[in-house]
Amino acid sequence: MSVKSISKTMDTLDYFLESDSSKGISLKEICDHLGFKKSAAHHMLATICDKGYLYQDLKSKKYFLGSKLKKFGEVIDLNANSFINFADPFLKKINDATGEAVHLASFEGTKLITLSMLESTHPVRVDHGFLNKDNAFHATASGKAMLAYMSDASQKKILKNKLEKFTSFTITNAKQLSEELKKIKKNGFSTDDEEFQPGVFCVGYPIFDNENKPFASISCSSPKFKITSDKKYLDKIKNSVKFSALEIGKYFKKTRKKGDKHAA
Amino acid sequence: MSVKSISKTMDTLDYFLESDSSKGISLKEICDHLGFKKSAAHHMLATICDKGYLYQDLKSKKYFLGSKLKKFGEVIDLNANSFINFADPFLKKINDATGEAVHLASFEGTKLITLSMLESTHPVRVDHGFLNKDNAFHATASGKAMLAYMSDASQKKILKNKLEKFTSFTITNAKQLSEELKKIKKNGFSTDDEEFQPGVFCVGYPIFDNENKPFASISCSSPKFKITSDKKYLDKIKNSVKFSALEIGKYFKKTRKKGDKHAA
DNA sequence: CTTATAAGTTTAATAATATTAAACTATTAT
DNA sequence: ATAATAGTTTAATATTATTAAACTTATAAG
Repeated sequence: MSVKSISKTMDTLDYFLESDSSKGISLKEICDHLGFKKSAAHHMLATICDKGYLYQDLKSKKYFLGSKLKKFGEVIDLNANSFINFADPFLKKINDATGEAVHLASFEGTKLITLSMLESTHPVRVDHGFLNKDNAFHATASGKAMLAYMSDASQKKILKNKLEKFTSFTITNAKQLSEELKKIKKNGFSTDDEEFQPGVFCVGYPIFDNENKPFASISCSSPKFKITSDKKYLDKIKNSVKFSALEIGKYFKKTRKKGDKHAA
Repeated sequence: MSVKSISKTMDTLDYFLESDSSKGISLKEICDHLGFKKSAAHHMLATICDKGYLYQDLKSKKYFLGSKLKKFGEVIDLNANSFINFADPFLKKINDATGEAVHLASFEGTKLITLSMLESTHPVRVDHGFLNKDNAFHATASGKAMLAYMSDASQKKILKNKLEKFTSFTITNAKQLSEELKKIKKNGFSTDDEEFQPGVFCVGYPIFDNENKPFASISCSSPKFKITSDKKYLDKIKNSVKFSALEIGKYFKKTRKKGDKHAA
């Protein structure tokens, strides 16, 4: 079961994140964009404001993000940020070498999330921005790289929903996916051959924690035609991504004690 | 009206902020601390996780703060943080001169909020930590300093609730408060003579924005007995706080264009 | 290895709540 | 001064969240 008023509340907060909320957002705008009745939305917003997550300007009546939300960022940084900061120069290395988009991914529960990314520097760019979603593991190089090395129990939980078909190349068959994951463990890296976005080919490498469990991955995305037309290009990407993945993994093992929780 | 499930959701998120959530928090702990039934809490948490604000570790089943929450901090920083960063050295100046606790306050809607604070360096310390609450304006030096210079309309909105009595000295009479605010405008600063916490005396100065509206304030809190026993001590504090308040105000006028929203 | 205990999950009935439309107020524009 | 628009409040009721109980899973004890 899902609690509707909570769901609507978080859609509202998400809207403050997506749009420019620096000048405030009106009740009407929230209703228009999210399809709420103004009366219900007003009750909802009053509750959110009461808790300090938003506030309403006394004069303009517009809503703003409350400073309380800033505290979450501080706590999360405390928990996990050093890893992202360390990883960034290694992502940059791949980006410099290839010019292609580079993503640092991890997972939270069953969701594949993007922790950090660098955009392509080429005129013909491919990009999938920041991800925070269920049901993308099977269709992305980042996701498959982690999935392949996970325990069966974890794999099962992540894959319990129907495998969504993003493109005609997305693997939606459980057996076929299982074969693919075996192949990944053999090769040490994963690929995404237009399985998530048409025309986009990705290479992914897992990053292991101090218990040798995969907890993050790096991927590099390039236009498919480049891979097809120049066989050496793929090798270049693979080497670059592999190197960085290994380096980040080394750092991780050095800095974390066994059993440390590494929330992303 | 207030929406109960939203309220409970935010109490839950608050709990992740207050307690050490770096090792995760179990469903049971959440229920025990907040008085929820496990079944209802489970439905709630499932919804929150679905939206990416929390996530549940696949193995331990414990809940963690989702990285999505970090993004709010980034957006809020973008909007307003430069002001806090600029103000901090001026708070430090007061703290160095007096050794007493110093607070930078502002308001969000009708809530008095603490943006930044420095603790007392004396063995006998007074402190009220971070505030984020309605109904504290009339009882604090920070609150009264801003309240005194606000428009009547804004004053009225903030004071529409019954004036809460925090100590025997708290002003809870509207007429009396109105007189007090007049006095503050005459003197240019506010005081809190054990009106919020017994034994604590505070001095507050307002900070004005580019439209000469009060939007923040600084206060310095010291044990009452020090003020009583040494008349010069109060002057020292007043001078120090006044200086910093004026300096921060100057910076604000320089850096903001007319009409800029200065969300705290 | 078996049993017991505790924590988490799911279900479906129903008690409680959020939603709604409509009336009202306040603000802004004409 | 009037109209129009946005925001707020209310109270009836349809919808939804809550509940207890059954169930599953994981962990601890015997």
